[in-house]
Amino acid sequence: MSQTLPSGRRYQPHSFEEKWRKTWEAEGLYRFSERPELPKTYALAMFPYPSGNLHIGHWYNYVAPDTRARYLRMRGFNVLFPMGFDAFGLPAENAAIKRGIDPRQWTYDNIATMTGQFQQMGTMIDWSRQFATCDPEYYRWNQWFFLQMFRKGLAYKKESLVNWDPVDQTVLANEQVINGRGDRSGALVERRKMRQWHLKITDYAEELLDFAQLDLPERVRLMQTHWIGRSEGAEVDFQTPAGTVTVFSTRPDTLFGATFLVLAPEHPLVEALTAAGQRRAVEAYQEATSRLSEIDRQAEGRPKTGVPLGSTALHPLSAEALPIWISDYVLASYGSGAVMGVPAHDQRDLEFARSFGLPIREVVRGPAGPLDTSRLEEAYTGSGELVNSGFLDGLPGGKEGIHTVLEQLSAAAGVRPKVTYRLRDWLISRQRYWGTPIPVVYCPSCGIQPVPEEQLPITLPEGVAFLPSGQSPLSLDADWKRASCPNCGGPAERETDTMDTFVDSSWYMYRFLSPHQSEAPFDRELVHRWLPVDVYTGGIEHAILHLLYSRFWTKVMRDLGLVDHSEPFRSLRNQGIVLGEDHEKMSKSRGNVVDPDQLVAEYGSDTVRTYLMFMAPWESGGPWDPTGISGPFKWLSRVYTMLAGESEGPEESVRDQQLRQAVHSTLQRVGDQLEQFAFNTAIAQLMELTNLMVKAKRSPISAQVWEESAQIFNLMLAPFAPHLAEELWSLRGQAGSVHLQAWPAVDAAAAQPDLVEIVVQVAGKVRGRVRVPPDADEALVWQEANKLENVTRHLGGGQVRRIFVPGRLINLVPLGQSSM
RNA sequence: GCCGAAGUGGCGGAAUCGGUAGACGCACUCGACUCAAAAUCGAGCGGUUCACACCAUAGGGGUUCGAGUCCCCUCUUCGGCACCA
Repeated sequence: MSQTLPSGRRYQPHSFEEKWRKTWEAEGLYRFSERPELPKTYALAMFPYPSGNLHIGHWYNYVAPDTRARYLRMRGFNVLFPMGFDAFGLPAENAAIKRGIDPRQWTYDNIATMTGQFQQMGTMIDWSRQFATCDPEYYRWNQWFFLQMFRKGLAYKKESLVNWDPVDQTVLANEQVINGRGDRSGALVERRKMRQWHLKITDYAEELLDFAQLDLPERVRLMQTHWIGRSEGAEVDFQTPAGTVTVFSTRPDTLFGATFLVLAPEHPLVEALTAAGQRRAVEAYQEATSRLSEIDRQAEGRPKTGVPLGSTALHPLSAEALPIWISDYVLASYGSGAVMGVPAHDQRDLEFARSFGLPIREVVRGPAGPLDTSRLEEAYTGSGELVNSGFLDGLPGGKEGIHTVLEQLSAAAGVRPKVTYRLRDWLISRQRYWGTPIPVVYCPSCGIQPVPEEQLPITLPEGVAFLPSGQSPLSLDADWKRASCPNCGGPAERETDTMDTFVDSSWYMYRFLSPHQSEAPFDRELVHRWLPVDVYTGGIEHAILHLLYSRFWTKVMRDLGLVDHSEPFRSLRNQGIVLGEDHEKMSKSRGNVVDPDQLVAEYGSDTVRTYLMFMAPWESGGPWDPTGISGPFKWLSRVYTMLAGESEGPEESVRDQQLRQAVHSTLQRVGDQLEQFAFNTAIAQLMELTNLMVKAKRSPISAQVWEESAQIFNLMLAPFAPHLAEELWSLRGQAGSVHLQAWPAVDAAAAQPDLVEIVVQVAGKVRGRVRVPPDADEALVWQEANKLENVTRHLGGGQVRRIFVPGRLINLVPLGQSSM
């Protein structure tokens, strides 16, 4: 490093960063206190899982919101910017299985390490509010919420086909299965029939589609909308020997085109509808289906398979007898688990019909004329006139005409409008140890009994056995399992499943207001004042999972009378991901991981902070460039010398007015850009101003203007490089902390340049520039433009059409010249 | 397959409303300082060209006085969904 500057004037972050962090801590600079006289803002960044070490992605996620929170604080807001740990989950348990470490110990050790690393970041997080979701004082409220939901029928146990992850040895929610694989383990999930606890998120499906109170990035909104998957259509009843089979269809207009019914292999009426001669085939098919993994079942271009049951259903309008089949393309968990087969107008039904030689009947006549049903390859799903449809003939068929047709149909028996959602109820049971015990006991005589609230929390037992078999340690702990029935007092057994960890994160934002509250999950008065979160930041990977669940949770809390709003957040911003040097996702196996501790040791915290915000737009992220970090380091070094050192070098020609103009327009822009999360361009603006100020310092600038510039620069630097800004503030002899100062006010008049450059175009091509006052009118610009030889030459005399954009350009288009 | 986003120098990226394409930074080149190097400071840096000028924002068309920005088609990359009736 440089030896040419005396050490007192060289930027040596290690000589002061630690010192300032200790001072801030000692003075409680970031201790949150409610200031009712100020406007409030709640800035929340998704809390991390305590995996062991803080990685560069954590820095990326937290440094930018911290910078923005610091800015808002200087702008006079009462800012809450808390942090905690999402501390339940499998890695702790896996460490226990592999290395015999207590999950509790492992987790709290990691939290201690990571909070230590967090300190280095120099954030304004108030650590006195920190909590972990594995604290019994926290998860007891998960149990409490569960009991409230149980009471309202929103938490219930049902048997259904669930996703079983054979590696993590637990069931998973639908949202945790990506392309048929467990989101954590990557293992192919299996279908298993199990009795499991669910939360009734489907009760809120319609309301969750309403985003009026929530400013989400468009793609997140779309993802949630698709996930909820609202479909309008109708339910149609078909009478069978075993009772009514109800089907759901989005195209009830094609009812007369139905030539068969298909049930899911798991449909409850299958057994009753199976003819004796078909029993073997049907059971074999059910057996084969149950063995298929999700991936196999969904494989692309898989030929349609199925088995007829040997019985028929009565078409409600035509009274025809339709054969009933089962096939795995019909899902038990959607709609009613049964469909009417309309092969002419549904591609799947067509493929099925052609596989088994079932009749195909056209009922929608498209513009292309009648369908050749004998060799139809593609079902016609467009609109047209209904044909072969009895009393519906002549009505408009297709999605658009559906309401007209439904009106006619609803008079008929067994047809009624129906809205169906793709969203399934949230399966929260997990066959694991390190989570919230579900507060329920099983009594041989009274059945399922909720644990009385006064017995909460049901804490996790210690010193249990962790077996690699994946069996839940809770089910192996006979002592823990033993309980008495709250109803009859007789012996009973505890539920040994624990809750999905997404329960923990569904309401943690409420807990930060009163993290140590022991009477209730949160202080309702404080929550009333501080929620919803104003700006929530986090990764796109939670677009559906966590965000949908926490929206649901808030609506439930509202209906329980706990809160008076319907959304936990007002707005959401997604940060991007820092990729490795090789443009790939960072991973230990790829060896492209960047270690923030090492970077801090080399460059100091402020440089790491600044580079992360400068390297790319925060919301897009990008590859790590190991040489790029020298840019921000050099910049901060220049800033240091500029504000703390003596000026040197030749005189330049920066004038007072020019400097003030640059300072105040930068001030305006940096503020605007921080509000828009444009951290990279905000820093670019500051770098640009630095370049000018370094020159100005060697110019005959008045001491007063220089002082004003230095002061404003120092304040603007504070949110980005908090340590350096504080050091400079102190070196410059200013009192107090720079972080307690107000953001400087823009002098709008000074920010206005005295002359602006106007581009002179001839026929759309730039031929010159003129410098005029910003408010110059067309006549003046035209007059100035005519003085430019290059312009007049290209104009060549004659009539000219002028297009004038004030402050920007003048385009001179010679008339009479054919531009064609 | 369906839905969505994005393609700008060697690299990361700038560019309010349709108005100077390439801000800021990295890398690179030259110069100053140095015995030398590093650091620092100064200058240059899309392509063709001596220059005038021309070409250039994935490719092709269009609208416009003017298009990275708007419209249509194509290609590529990334993300989501994936037999949801």
